[in-house]
Amino acid sequence: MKSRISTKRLPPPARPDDGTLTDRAYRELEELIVTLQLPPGTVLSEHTLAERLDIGRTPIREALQRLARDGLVVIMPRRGILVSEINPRLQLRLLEVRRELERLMARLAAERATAAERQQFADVARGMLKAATQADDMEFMRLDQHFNGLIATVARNEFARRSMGLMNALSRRFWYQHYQEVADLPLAAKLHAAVAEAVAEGKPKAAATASDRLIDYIEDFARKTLDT
Amino acid sequence: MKSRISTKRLPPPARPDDGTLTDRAYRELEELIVTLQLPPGTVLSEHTLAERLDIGRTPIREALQRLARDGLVVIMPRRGILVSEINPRLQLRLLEVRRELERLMARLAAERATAAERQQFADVARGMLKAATQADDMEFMRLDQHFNGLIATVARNEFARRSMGLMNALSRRFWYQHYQEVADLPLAAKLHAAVAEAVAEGKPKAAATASDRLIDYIEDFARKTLDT
DNA sequence: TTTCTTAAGATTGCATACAGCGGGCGGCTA
DNA sequence: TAGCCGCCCGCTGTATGCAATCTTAAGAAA
Repeated sequence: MKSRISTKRLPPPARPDDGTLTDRAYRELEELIVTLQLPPGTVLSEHTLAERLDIGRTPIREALQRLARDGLVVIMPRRGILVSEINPRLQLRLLEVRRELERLMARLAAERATAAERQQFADVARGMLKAATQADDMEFMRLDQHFNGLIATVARNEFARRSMGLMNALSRRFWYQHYQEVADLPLAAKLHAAVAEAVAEGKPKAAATASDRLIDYIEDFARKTLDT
Repeated sequence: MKSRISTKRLPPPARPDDGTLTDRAYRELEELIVTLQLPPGTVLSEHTLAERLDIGRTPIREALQRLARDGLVVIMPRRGILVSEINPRLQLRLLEVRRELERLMARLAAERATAAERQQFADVARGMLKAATQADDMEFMRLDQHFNGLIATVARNEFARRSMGLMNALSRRFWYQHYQEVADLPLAAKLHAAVAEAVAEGKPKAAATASDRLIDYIEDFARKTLDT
């Protein structure tokens, strides 16, 4: 104790990032890929990315291995790194799994949420509907990500959370690419809100069926992109 | 072509391993942990493991990050690496997710299996029952692993496969630790065989309910270990 | 012109050096 | 003797060098 004036608490200031360089590289690359700033088909190299992000090859390499696990890139040994293609068929297979996991998580969340958490779900539901009436795409996507994190937390199952982690980035990228063409934002918001409300009210069965309706819609959405 | 005598094709010979050193390190460490040769609570260091497996730190490090994703080790930043504890509660939460994924995969496999694949399932079913009557633990575990790989392949869904990959090692380790005390091998074999048969006969609904019965048993198994 | 050979360039796989952080241990103080 | 302070050591996080391999393109041979 005594006089600890302006010492020791200096490191935090210059930190737009957080955690290790590997984490930072992972987050930045994921964002670049999901938002299509690095479009599917792009060929990368560890060296190039290291220069671009101004860090060494090691963190880049580790981040790329995680991205490969998430299906966002394909590592071609001694050839290079390829940003994976977006494939509606793949997306439909992904939804087969998401349907089961989301239903499970919705049910568990409805069973296990605390009062404070229920309130948060109620807030999300309201926010979603509001964003839809205002046609606010970005706010909707922000709330969607918040909702995903929330339900994964409240379901209190780290395995469901980790499994969803494998698919979230791919789902987001798909939505990001196609929502302008074929998405029905008000409907999407309504279906999301229905899940959130069922969780908020602690109704497991209702949450499960609402989740299925939501995935029905997303599957429809994916199928529509097959035609175009 | 022409005379390429004893050149160029020498590397393969000395290879009990396969693929990169990272893959080898991953497989060897996973085996050591799952078979409890590295018991829960063991503290490791990258340096120690590098010496033990006689490879550099880089592949070890990469393998450890994968093992951390699988939940087999916990990386404590700048402190060391801890072989994770075995926790029946955790196992029950894992089974919440496995139940959904296994049911899905059983259904999909029953729908999508080719004739040759159906035959393989029939073979597994027969092998399981035989192993049980002979009380052949090792053969049972071998067939179980084969069955898991088979169903993940035949379901033709890489996301289900990858999600299961996150849990398989933990499940195997749990079984490995406790099966001698509380397992009912004939029952386990019968329940496995029921799933395999339903897939072999192309009955999706039957496969799904058989899968649920199997997970019911495994959950029972996990719960029994809570008492001891 | 076509095809085979070979050489150069690029990229990852892997090893290793270095620095910072954190904990444990010994010594100092009361 | 008990408690606190500071040093030392081990560990990971990171950068970087080297080597093996794969692609590609140019040149030679048919």
